[in-house]
Amino acid sequence: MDRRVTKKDDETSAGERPTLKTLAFMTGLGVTTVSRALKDAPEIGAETRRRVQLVAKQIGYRPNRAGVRLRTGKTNVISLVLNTENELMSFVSDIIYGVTEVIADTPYHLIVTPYSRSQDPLDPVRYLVETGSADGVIISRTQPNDPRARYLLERGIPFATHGRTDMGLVHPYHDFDNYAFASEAVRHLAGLGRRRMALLTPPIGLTYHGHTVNGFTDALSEVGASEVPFNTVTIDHSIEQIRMRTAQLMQRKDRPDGFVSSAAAATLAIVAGIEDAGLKLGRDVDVVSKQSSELLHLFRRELFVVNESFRLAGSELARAVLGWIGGKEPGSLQSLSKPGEVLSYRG
Amino acid sequence: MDRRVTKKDDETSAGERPTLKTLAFMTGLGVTTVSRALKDAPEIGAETRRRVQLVAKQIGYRPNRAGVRLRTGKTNVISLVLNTENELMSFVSDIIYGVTEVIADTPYHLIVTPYSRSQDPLDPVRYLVETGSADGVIISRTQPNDPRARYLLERGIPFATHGRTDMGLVHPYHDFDNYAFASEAVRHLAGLGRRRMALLTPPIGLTYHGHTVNGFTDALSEVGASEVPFNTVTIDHSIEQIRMRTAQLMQRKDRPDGFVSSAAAATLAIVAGIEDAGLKLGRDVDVVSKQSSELLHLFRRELFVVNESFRLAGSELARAVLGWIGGKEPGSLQSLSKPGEVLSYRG
DNA sequence: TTGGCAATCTGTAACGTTTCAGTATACTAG
DNA sequence: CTAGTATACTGAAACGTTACAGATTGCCAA
Repeated sequence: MDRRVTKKDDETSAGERPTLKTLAFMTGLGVTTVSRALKDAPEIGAETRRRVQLVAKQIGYRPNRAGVRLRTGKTNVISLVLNTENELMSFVSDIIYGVTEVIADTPYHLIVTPYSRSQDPLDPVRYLVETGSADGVIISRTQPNDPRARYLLERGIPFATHGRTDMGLVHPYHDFDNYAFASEAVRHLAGLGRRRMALLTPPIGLTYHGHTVNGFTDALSEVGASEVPFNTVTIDHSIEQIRMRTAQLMQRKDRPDGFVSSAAAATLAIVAGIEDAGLKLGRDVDVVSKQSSELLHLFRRELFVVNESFRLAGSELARAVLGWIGGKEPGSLQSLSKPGEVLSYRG
Repeated sequence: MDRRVTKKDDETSAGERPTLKTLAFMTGLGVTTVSRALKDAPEIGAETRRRVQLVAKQIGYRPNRAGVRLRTGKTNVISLVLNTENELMSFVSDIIYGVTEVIADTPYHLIVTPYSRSQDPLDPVRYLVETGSADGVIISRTQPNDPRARYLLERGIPFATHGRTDMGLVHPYHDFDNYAFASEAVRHLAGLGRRRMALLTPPIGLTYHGHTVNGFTDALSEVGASEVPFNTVTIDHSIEQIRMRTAQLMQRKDRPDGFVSSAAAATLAIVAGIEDAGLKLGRDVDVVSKQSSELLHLFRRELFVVNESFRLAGSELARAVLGWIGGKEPGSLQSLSKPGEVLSYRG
């Protein structure tokens, strides 16, 4: 007689990780019953349900992710898709914290899926979908006509974008109101008597580039100030390039007397460029900048800042994706964060 | 006759994701043979092997992670364990990029496992191990006697630490030579004629706190300079606290004329504090700081900086963990990164 | 010819879960 | 007293993979 020892007949008791079989053995029930009892299925007796759940809690049962995933296709994974070259440093760290904060008491794990400049941004998303690696996706650097959003929408994969699209398609997003930021900034500069303003824009092609530019130009005409073109460079460019371009710009006689900057690191470069040109911040020129960590006021107290919280963005994006996965209407999972006041630290 | 349609008898051909069964059907081989052929098992004929691999490539076969994981326990996941409150911003972003760079052409995914100040740092690690969620773990904020390292070592889970331990146990690590940094910094300040130096240390309890302090004090006695105690605050403290303490310190008559700072953000605060006290950087006091992004020179060109690359750390840590998983000796997977020169931007 | 063995290939079971199609029991309606 | 039905539970199959224990074939030595 063949008497190989299989797992079937032996200890359901050892120091191994408990499974449904363990629970079934301990409660004297079938595996099926245990499974259903744990998820509050209706056809399980109230007492049985409680008993199973109690035992499960006692022995610290945790469903095996691979088992669930294999059987159901549910991965319990959210993927954050990031560009490894162009994301802002603070963005990455804060958005991750924001996301993890929200998924902390869910079964979800966060995986980071990177792509580099050379790659098609669609690549990582395609990979995720083709390999079924995530239940939901968060993408950044959103474009008005975003192939990734379109692709995910076509496949029915829940996702949320940091930034809006403009394709007539509805999907969850979180965005900062950069139109409001730019126009507030311009109004603030105008209030200081500045009349000739330059804008350091977000990367061309991203949706919020347009928002920012529109807010800027609309407010310019509202306050009757004029624009000094500064479009050879964006916040994606290197510190050194921005610095150099700023210095060049400030050496011209028709130089701006006000700057609006879309990112903190870029603002350091702008200020350096201004000073390279022998001019003084607060006297010859004023700068309003967005920042995500409250550090710029230490750099030069003459700077004006508007705060944007990427941690909030991360939380909102996670909430949105989870909401969609959970069956909510995509259209109800959109949020826009309004900028606070323009803050000053002088004096 | 029972003629339910099961998956067994039908299409292995549809638009679904290909599995081993698909490949088996296409090649006319058994599932087992296909499985072995794909992993270059020895008992598969050379031609068969090539044929299977060709077909697999053609139809874009990718092993189902859940299947592999369920069967073998291998998750193909590396987890980065992060403190959501105290990590440096640049650290998080750069280390993630460093890690992803290395695992990009492996089957590994990176998951971020967070924990907060209130929690026991062991919690997330315990979770990972108990749920078998990762093949390897990367931990930061390493302590001389690190319970996490001990725990992982006991369970035989491959890991690497950012920073060394001091428990007489051998495990992979990557570290920056903070002893060298601090002592070089002191020597540099001494070279500028500074005689009374203060050190803004890393968080107390972390291994590199000790390295930094030792490098600092050893070099002090080497150059015959003296220490001005500045230990009410560390780089973990808030910007405002560091600034306030620095200002207080600089108002005393026995104030330091040189600072060594272990982090860039903290350096901003130190400089602010110095200036709050009405003193001038480069004249009354000099500061040498570590930084991980090259931004400090824009802040004040009088600053002296030493660069530490967290991206490199991430890559090295990933390489170390993968190496251990791959069977290399833990002791051979340790690396120490030497600081470059103290850089100056004045002039 | 026969036995042995190397070279290739294959079926089955198992990992832990959920779903499908039941089964057993007790209760209700007629 | 029977048939129908609601309640509570259960075994088997399947998800995709790998490991184990064969099975088949051909070749060579004796």
